Amino acid sequence: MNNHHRSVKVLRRGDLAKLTGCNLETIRYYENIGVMPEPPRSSKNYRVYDDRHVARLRFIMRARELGFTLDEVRDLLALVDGGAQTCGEVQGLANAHLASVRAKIADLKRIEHVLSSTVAQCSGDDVPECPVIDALREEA
Amino acid sequence: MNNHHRSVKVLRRGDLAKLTGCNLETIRYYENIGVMPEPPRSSKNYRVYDDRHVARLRFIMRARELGFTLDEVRDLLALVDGGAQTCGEVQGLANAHLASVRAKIADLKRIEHVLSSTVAQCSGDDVPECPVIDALREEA
DNA sequence: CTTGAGCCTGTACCAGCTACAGACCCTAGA
DNA sequence: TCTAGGGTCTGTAGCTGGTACAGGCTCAAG
Repeated sequence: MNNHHRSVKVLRRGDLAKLTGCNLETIRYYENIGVMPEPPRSSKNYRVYDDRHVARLRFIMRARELGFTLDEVRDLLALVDGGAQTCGEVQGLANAHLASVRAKIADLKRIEHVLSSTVAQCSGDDVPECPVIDALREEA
Repeated sequence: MNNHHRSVKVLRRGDLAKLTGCNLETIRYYENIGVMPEPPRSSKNYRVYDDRHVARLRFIMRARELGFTLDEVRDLLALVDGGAQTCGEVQGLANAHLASVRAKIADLKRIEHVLSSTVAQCSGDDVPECPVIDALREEA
């Protein structure tokens, strides 16, 4: 109860980082590239954040966890900020992203298949002959 | 049959690029970072390649297609160049890489699951309420 | 003899951060 | 009151795996 002469505790960059788990420098980076808004500054030029910044950063971090690129995040935020976003528009972006996620999975599965079946042929012994090396050397 | 007064046609950087499908600039990049050896130079300072360079570059490209990082490629090449590589050593590297591929697949599948089940709840309509946006806003 | 293609070099750029140097600023302890 | 330590500010460099371009040289064909 000692903050009645300290006004409401303001959030500085480090506080925002701790609250969200975001790296301190990343916050500034997001501001530079325009996905986080420029916050107001204190008299000593410190960035001052509030609840909406916390929510915004969490939104961004969740989108990143879902593999959205920062460009896609910008698009999502533009829709949300526009206020008039529609479910259809968002669904469009999400579906496009989903397609690219599925493409990556397919690529990796192909790689996984080749690698695992090749490694399975390895003797694992102390000999120079190795199916993995052979596969990499193979004449196409 | 007009090359008997031209000696054997030498491979220059562009030829190597065409033969392998590798980007011209990437060849120089691989040389800079030490995965391709510095080739001999012609009198006019042009790089001169031979069959072993072609094989080397193909090896690198196949390893990259299998998702090996350039660091891992360097390790593979060091083993091969050492001449005394053993199947066991190569298998070790390949298994480590396989594990990271599988980890990536698991990550992407988790993402795919979250995304697809969320998108499936979308009405797709011209309304502002959207399950995707809700998921991104969600208080953890 | 000119024009175009190829090669040479160094350097800048992309995503998506991360980290560091060199200034400030502020608070707590001696 | 001084000082040590933390925090913050700015700009900039580094990472991976390339890609691309400018400005200069060389070479062959027309």
